Amino acid sequence: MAKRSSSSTEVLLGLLTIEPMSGYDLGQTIRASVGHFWNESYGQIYPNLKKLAAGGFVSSKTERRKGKPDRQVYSITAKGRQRMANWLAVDPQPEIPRNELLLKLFFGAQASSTVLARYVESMADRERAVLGMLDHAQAQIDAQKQYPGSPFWKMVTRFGQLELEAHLQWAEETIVHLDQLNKRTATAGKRKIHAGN
Amino acid sequence: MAKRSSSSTEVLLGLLTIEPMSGYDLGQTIRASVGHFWNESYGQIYPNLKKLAAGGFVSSKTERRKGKPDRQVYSITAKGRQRMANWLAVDPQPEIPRNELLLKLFFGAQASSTVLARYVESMADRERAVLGMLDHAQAQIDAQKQYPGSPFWKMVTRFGQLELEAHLQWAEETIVHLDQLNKRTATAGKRKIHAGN
DNA sequence: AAATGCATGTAACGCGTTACATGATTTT
DNA sequence: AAAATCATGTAACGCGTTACATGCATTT
Repeated sequence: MAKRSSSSTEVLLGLLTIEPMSGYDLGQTIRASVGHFWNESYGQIYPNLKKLAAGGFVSSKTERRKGKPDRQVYSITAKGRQRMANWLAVDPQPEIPRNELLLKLFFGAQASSTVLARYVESMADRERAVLGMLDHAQAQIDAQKQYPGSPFWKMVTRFGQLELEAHLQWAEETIVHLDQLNKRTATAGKRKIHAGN
Repeated sequence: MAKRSSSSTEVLLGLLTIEPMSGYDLGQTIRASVGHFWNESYGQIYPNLKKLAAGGFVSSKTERRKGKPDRQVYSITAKGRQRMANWLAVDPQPEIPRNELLLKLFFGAQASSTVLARYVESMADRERAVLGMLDHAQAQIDAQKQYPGSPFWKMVTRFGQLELEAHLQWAEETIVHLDQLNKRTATAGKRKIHAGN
């Protein structure tokens, strides 16, 4: 069976190169940093951390804190860094797309244009929010003094910005088209009623 | 447990509204029509067709042809069309992104810029090819006389065009940045060697 | 003679989400 | 008093891919 290699463990290793963290922290950090192009659920994070620890790629120590619950803090090991380097040297596999909005639009002749326009609008709303966060992130990277990762972080946020701007432009156009279709079928309906009576 | 609803059956139903087809045909048609935003493997298509038939959403008849192997040809039923309409009336769920290229770039400080540039190049090559197919598809939709689905097909291909153009623009920029980083670390390396000797 | 395409399927496997469980603390 | 957040996990489930199996026809 082919390597599926799904990078769910490597995102953990990668973030641990920046700073030792707990599973919970990793979840939060993923959302905040790579969230716009990668996500990971806790049902994935905790078991994978255990596997990484069992393989010697990370080490863990229990941190006790008065009042607050204990946390398991993980650090990457030399072996873990090596694994990270190996992973980085392998060609990334292209993602297989699955866009349900586009699928429904493709079959849009069987649906209400008004409803479809709503779908496009709410997608645009969602993406506008993400774009705002990316702009903010971009500004922050520029403001804070250079980390070794800074140029790369800029590249990935730039990707998001360009992609989302393209989506938003498309959404604008598409809503206009859908409205026009709606008007046309509405007047066609009226005409039919007139002809029928 | 929440509805996962993954639309794998609906894409089959949807294409069968256009024309009765076999499982094999559906696989080919998916690749050719919605392939740039939706994919489906045969290991998914055949079992799902059986389920749809068992539920009365499609009917099947065996087609015997001299020389060639038999084919099961599926047609959508009234019940199937109703199911399609219901599905279209439900909000599409936003896709969760998983872009491995961006993930590797994000951790690019630990990798070779030359290698990363190669990754970006090959992604651009792949997407340029898809863009070419989309341009061709767009032209075909314009050329052939209006189907009820035509305006919607144009919307989804337009989405792909805008998105891919954004990606390609980003790829150009990014390769330049990566080359600059590469030069800088190369000269920094030289300087070190000079200083050391 | 070998490889590719047509055509239909099944089995195994793993990835990933969702739901559930627990319990303490902080905020509303 | 209730809700949300911190914090860590496990179990169940289903989705989807990959690999395998079969066999005939056509192409190289």
